[in-house]
Parts: sequence; structure tokens; C-alpha cells
Amino acid sequence: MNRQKLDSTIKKAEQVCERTGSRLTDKRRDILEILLSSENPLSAYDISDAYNKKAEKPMPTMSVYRILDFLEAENLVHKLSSTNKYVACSHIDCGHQYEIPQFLICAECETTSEVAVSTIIYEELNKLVSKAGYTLGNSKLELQCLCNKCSARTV
Amino acid sequence: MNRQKLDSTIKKAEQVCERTGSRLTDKRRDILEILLSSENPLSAYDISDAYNKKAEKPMPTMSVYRILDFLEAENLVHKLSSTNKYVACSHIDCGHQYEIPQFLICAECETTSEVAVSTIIYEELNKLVSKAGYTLGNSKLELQCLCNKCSARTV
DNA sequence: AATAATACGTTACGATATATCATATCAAAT
DNA sequence: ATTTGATATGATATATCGTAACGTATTATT
Repeated sequence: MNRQKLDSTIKKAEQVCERTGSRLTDKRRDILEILLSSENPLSAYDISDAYNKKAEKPMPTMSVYRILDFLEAENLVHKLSSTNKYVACSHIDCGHQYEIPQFLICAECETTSEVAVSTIIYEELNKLVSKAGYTLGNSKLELQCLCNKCSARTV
Repeated sequence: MNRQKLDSTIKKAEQVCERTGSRLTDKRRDILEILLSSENPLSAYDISDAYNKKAEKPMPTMSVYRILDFLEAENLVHKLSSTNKYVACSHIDCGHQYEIPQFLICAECETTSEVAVSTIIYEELNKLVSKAGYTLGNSKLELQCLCNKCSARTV
């Protein structure tokens, strides 16, 4: 992500926070920038390392986790529970609202794409869920995949 | 799960192992029984505790993990990565083959149901995935839900 | 019995995450 | 401008989750 795109995304993120009456502090912005700049999902410790490499004053693990929790609550960041890693939301800029974010995770190289589930899938899932006696909560889907690059390599 | 049902499931599980040239040893069977008997998903440590409460000789954590890995490879057990817990497969008895198992997890009480995704969802997912430049691997879906009981309580 | 394969034990460690309490910062009200 | 309260961060300790590496035991086959 180039500097210009990044700046506009950060600006948008600030607006998102304002709407909920919270603030995108310097450290929160730094962590978000690290995630936005990364090709791949990062663990809390990866993020900590990346931050501490640049910063004068190291940030304790605890703060990283708290900031990630905050960013997740603001929907600026998603946690991938299948890999225990974090990614910036791909839809900060467009403000796109969707019911369920879906992540395609390459099992080989961890390249990850975020896409929205189609309406038809969402409706079908809802049907299934209510038939089973549940109501759908704040869900996300994580699909173990192979990206085309890795797919080609392993053939 | 009553004793009779449990015994027949274990017998079926033994057959599954035989087919792959492996064995359902006593300890593996014990772990599987613990999971089959539990209402809710259990962590590796929960399982270890449950085993050690009954057994004369305690089982080290390492063995629990190895056995869980084994059972997962045989498709007798599934790991829920959103909670780091394990459940027995609901389809050992019927030998039902399905593309993608799907778990409905109550965010309140952790009650969990395993259902198969419908063909239509599977096809739609496949379309989405290939459009994004991936191929679908061995996936499972974990949906954060509310069960009707908890749903009623929180209203 | 000898051998090889599989299963299990032991020790050590690493990775992931939260609890708890203390401190700092900022913004609004006095 | 200070006090106050809310929010944010720091520090320390500890819980939880998981694996690496290597050794011993058990089982199946010869």
C-alpha cells in the first residue's frame, strides 16, 4: 500500500473512531499502519517486533493486545483465529458494509484475501443456522485454500 | 450419549482406523470417549484433566495433543480454532461423507452443533474462492451464534 | 528371538493470551 | 488552572496453548 493510499485510509479510520466517540491515538495508528503495510497477516508478536524496531521506546506485549482488541472492536482489524494472526480490514476506505467477512487463507504461504460473502450464501447460512436452533452472531468465515501461485508450484 | 450408543460409535471408529492401517489404542479410545461423552467442546487441558481424574497413571499433555492429532487425522475429532477446543465428529456412526463440516458455536454457553453445509453453499463458496484466485482446501466453517436458550435469556 | 514400525513418555521450551494493579494523559467541569 | 473522571497505557506476573527433540515401550511381522 503506497503512502497516499495509506494516509487516506488512516484518515477514514479516524472518522470511524470519532463516530464511536473513541480516538485513534498515535500508537493505535502506528499499529494499524503496520498491519495496513503488511502483505500477510501478522501475529501480535510480529507486530510488536515491527513496532519496536522503529520506535524509540518499546511497546509491551500487553499494549499490543489491547490495541488490537480496540481496533477489532472498531472493525478496523480482523483476527484470524485459525492462525492466531491479525489483518487490517480491507474495507476501511470504501466503508463497505457487509454481513460476514470471509477470509481466503493460503495454507502454504499465508497470503490472505478478504472478500464479502454473497447474499445467497448469507441467506443459506441463516436458514441452516435457524433450523438448527441458533441465531447467527457476528461471524466471519475462514477458508483454508491454496493460492494460485502455490497451487502451481505443488502440481 | 448413552453407553450403548457410545459402544457402537467406538466400534465404528475402530473400523475407520483399520481402514487406514492404524489402531484405536486404549488411550486413544479413552480420549475419544471423553469427547463423545461431553456436551461441550473441551480444551486439550480439559481432556487431560478428565482423563487423569479417572486413570491410575496420568497422561502427559504431549500425549493428549498427539492423540488429538491422530484422531483429527482420522476425522474422528475436529478442532475448533476459534476456541482452541476439540469436539468428537458427529458423523462417526453414520459414516456420512460431506465436503465441509460446519460448527454452530453458542457465544454464551459454548454449546456446539455440527452440521454439513448445503450443496448450494458449497458451490457458491467454490465459485467465490476460484474467482478470487484460490482453490478450496480442507475447510471447516465455524459460526459464532447464540443458541435459542441463551438467546431467550438475553432478551 | 530379531527386527522394524508404531505408540507413548519425558524434558524442555516457545508461542499465545489474560489478569491485575499502577500510572499517564486528555477533556470537561468547576 | 485545577480538580475530576474517563480513557489509554505501562509493568509484572501468570495462565493457556502447543511443539521440538529424543528416548523407551509395545506391537506386528519375520
